[in-house]
Amino acid sequence: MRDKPASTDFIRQRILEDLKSGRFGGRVHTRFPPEPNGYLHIGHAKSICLNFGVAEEFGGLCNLRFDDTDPTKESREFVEAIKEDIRWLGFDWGDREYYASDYFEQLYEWAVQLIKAGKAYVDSQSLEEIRQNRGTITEPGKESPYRNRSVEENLDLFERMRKGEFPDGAHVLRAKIDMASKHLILRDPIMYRIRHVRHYRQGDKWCIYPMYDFAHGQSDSIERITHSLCTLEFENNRPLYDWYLDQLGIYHPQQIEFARLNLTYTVMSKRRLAALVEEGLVDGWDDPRMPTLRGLRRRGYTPEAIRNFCARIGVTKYDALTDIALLEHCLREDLNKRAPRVMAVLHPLRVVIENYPEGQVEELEAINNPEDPSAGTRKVPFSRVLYIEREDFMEEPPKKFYRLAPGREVRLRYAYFIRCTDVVKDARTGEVVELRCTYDPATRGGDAPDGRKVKATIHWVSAAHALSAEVRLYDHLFTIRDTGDIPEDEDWRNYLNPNSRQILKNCPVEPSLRAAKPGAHYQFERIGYFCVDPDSTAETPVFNRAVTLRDTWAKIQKQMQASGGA
RNA sequence: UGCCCGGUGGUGUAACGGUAGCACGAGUGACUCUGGAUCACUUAGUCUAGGUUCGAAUCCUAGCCGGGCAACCA
Repeated sequence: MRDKPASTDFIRQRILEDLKSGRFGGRVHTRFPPEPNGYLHIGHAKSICLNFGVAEEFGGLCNLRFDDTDPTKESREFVEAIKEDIRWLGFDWGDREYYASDYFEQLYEWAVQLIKAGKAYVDSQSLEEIRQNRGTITEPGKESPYRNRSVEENLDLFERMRKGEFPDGAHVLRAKIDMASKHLILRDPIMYRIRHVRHYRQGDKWCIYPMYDFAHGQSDSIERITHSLCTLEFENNRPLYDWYLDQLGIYHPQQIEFARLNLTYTVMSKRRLAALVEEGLVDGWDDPRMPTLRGLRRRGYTPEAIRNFCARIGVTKYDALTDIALLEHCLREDLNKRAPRVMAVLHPLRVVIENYPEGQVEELEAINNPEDPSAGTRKVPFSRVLYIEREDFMEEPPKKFYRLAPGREVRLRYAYFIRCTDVVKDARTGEVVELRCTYDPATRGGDAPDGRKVKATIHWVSAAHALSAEVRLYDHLFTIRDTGDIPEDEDWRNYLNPNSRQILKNCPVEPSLRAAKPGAHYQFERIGYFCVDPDSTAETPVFNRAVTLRDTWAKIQKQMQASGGA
């Protein structure tokens, strides 16, 4: 057992009760049932962790089943991508990989059974008529004029639908329930529609396809699922699933609904995610700004961080909006323990150590990960000309800034104390282009024998030895905290964050990064956690910023601004 | 307007008729060769009104607020 949930949620409590009462003979069998029409996102991860987690905790099993009942949208590519993402997250469905489309024949027989029982009929109204006659939220619907066709006629029509004798939309098979029901879902729901479309797995075998509602519950029944866990929006449909199962007289799983995941500053709907990709608003499904599993993976998220996040958010029926800061916290927590530290400069400022011998190079020892002694050490080259972070120097420092400033001494991490002696500016623009400094040879390694202290330690990269990298900085995809608050009549695209990605070129990074492999995680000291992007080449590594380090200085700056200070 | 579901600090979540707790965030301090990490402390909550009860976040009723449902999508 791993990723133990923080506490026992209402679903696990109910499973515990069923176990106690022996309701399912002591079995626990769940399933994760995606439709292969898109890529998985962090919201799916919640469901995956729940379904696989519950099975594992109770010594049960979890199936992977593709609910592929709409051939117009589904494809094999999505199936493969989904499997890859689930495996990456760390879950295994063994040989229990199922497809609703493999149940089509059984589903057809069940439909025939309902027709014979007078519980289903072929309706020949147009799409528009069906819609009209469904009634409204307050008024009952009208019964179809075809509702009382004989069993024989229905059987004949349905068989001919299957044979392909009718064009799309000519007929549908409907359950005969109650056109006046207060549950709209029970107003003679459609069971089958005609679609002369090739199915990615079944080929041209079928031209009628069952609706999700007529397939889902029975699929769970076939697989003898005990607890069908799904999201809240299917709560309305449960009476219908129950109706089918009961009319058919087959094994009846227990459906339990939970709230789907909503995250601040992003969107989770398949429709919007697809639009982002199709309209080129992002680079693709794996764009590091996307909440998709492949986007998060490329961004630098680890399966462990995501699973831990899913364990922490819990499972409830409350339609919550989870702060993305919690996700970020989970990543930092994971990477802090594991990511090797390196020095990289995002906005370089040239520093010349005037009293350091020209041409001399020293290899200084640096700790790879202070949180993990077994990570060992490495050598970092030091020489006369270095780059430091522009932000680490201020010509007129405010009181709480204690990095480099004219006349001030700081420590170069793992190297020497240096003092800024002069500031070189561009004659025209006045921009600081170079710092002249002196170093104290006695402080080699970073400690002063005389016990002298410095207030700050800054990172650096030797100019002559630096590797030039591309660094991609990411921020929230949207500017609005709750994208669900965007009014219907307004274009949600207006809330995209124009600064969600910033690309930095020619960033000096330490030479050890030459060996960096795509997917590897690093902490750029004092900056954040980064992940090597697949776009990297032998000459130019590319790094994605997964998440920043906590930045106390940034907070102080914000406070000073807010209080009108310097 | 009908039906279904839900409301606990800023956010997420516990407490199952008996001391409202945990985490994230925010704030303060300690420590520090990462203004990182770590540690300590602080902040702040039961939607409202009735009722049942010795006792209610929990049970009941009403109201208020939020979400879902009228695809031949899932």
